[in-house]
Amino acid sequence: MRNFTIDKAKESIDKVVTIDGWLYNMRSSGKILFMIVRDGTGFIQCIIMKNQIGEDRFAELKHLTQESSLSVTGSIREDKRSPWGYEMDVQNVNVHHEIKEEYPIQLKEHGVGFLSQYRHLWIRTPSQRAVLKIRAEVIQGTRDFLNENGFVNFDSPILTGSAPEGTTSLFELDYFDEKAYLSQSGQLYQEAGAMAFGRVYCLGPTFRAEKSKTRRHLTEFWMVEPEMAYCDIKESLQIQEGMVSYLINRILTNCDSELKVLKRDTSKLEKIKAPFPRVTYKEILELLNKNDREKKWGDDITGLDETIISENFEQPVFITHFPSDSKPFYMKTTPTDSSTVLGADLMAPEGYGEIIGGSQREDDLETILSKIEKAGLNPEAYQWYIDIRRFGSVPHCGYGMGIERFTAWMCGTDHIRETIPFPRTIERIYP
RNA sequence: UCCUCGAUAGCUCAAUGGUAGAGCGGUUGGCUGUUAACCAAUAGGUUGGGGGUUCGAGUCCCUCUCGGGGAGCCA
Repeated sequence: MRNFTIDKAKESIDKVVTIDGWLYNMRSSGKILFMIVRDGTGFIQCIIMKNQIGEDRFAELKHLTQESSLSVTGSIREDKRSPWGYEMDVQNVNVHHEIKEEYPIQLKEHGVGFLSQYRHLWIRTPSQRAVLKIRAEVIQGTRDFLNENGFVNFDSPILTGSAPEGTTSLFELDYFDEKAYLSQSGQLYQEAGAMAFGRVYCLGPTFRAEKSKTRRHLTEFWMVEPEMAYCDIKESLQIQEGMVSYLINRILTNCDSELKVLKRDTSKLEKIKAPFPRVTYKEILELLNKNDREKKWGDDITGLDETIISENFEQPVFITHFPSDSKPFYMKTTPTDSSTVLGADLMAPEGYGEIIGGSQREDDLETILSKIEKAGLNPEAYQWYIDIRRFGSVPHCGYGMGIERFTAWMCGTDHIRETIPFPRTIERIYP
């Protein structure tokens, strides 16, 4: 049982406490040992004097290696020489597990392939601890914001029988001699939930079998998907920018030490203030073509385009009014322009790209039927979804935000694989 | 699936076609305030697999495997 943790050092000055942790690094100087101990909540330097602990014990402890587990008892004091501000004068050390072999991960640069192979140990390092702590804050902050704004947690199933976008990007599995798929979005179920509760959200894993090999893609990632009844696209964008602003403020407030570990330039995050600019797809094409991208109507916005866009705005940007043909069947056609839909993507600055995709949903029965048919989908599999338009249909909106992409933006990491404990990519499912 | 780069000690990397090396980590010792400590000694190699060219291949060629980056793809 742990009675003390390093994050409580400030309240424990001059008290004798026991740290249950692991040895992060050690230096020796003949008659003095400097042990840096971590316990998950923080790091602290422990000072062992030879004349205090005895010559034999000193000689034994000198041979401890990185990541040995131990309990260290001593008194806490403030010390400006320590990067963490506090030190412990050690009275006693109890070693639980002395490592008999070389610890694979050193306190130096490693290649990403090597670190990924040792992800189960990599997560012990300060940088990975900071990223994953921020991820946890993003998730908790998301839940708090939504709960405070009248949303009810309403989880979508992960095993599904139908394929909203065709089967190419789905993981298929055997479900008692029937075909089933891992969910690639909880949205359609959220639409049903919104008609029951008004405002709902789900937050959970999403699976995409695409063979994407980029810094912005995982095959398993987490997404929050809020859905709101009696809501138009204008109000939806206000909620989205409200949520993003809330989360940034919360990370800056609660994760100050983690951002420091990551050397994140927080001035760029402090600048983010809603409302965010709204720019139509057509205007984005014009901007890109001014930068020699030779885009024509209907072209996708790719990774390089996202970089150009983020160079032109310090704030996140909503891109609105996408061409109908490039977007899924459930998005509502713009009433004044049948060539576009009421969908909006939010592009984060600093090259982090799309972090939110959302839309007003098609709420007219006849229109949704024709869109399902046009998309080549089987209406029978979507009967329950069509029912939402048959029984008390209302204007409604929703959006999905990628937890890892948002976390990567907050942390300033260049690849989202570090923002989830055990990333799943096309070439890696171990560990 | 395509393009591109790569694979040498546990890790990070050197080595003009001519005797395989360094730093870190490990081990042993030294040092009373170290900050990825420092100093000294020491162990550690089928140069990813297979084939070829050559008097001679880590180095050149072919092929396979694995990995990085990117494209396509991606509510």
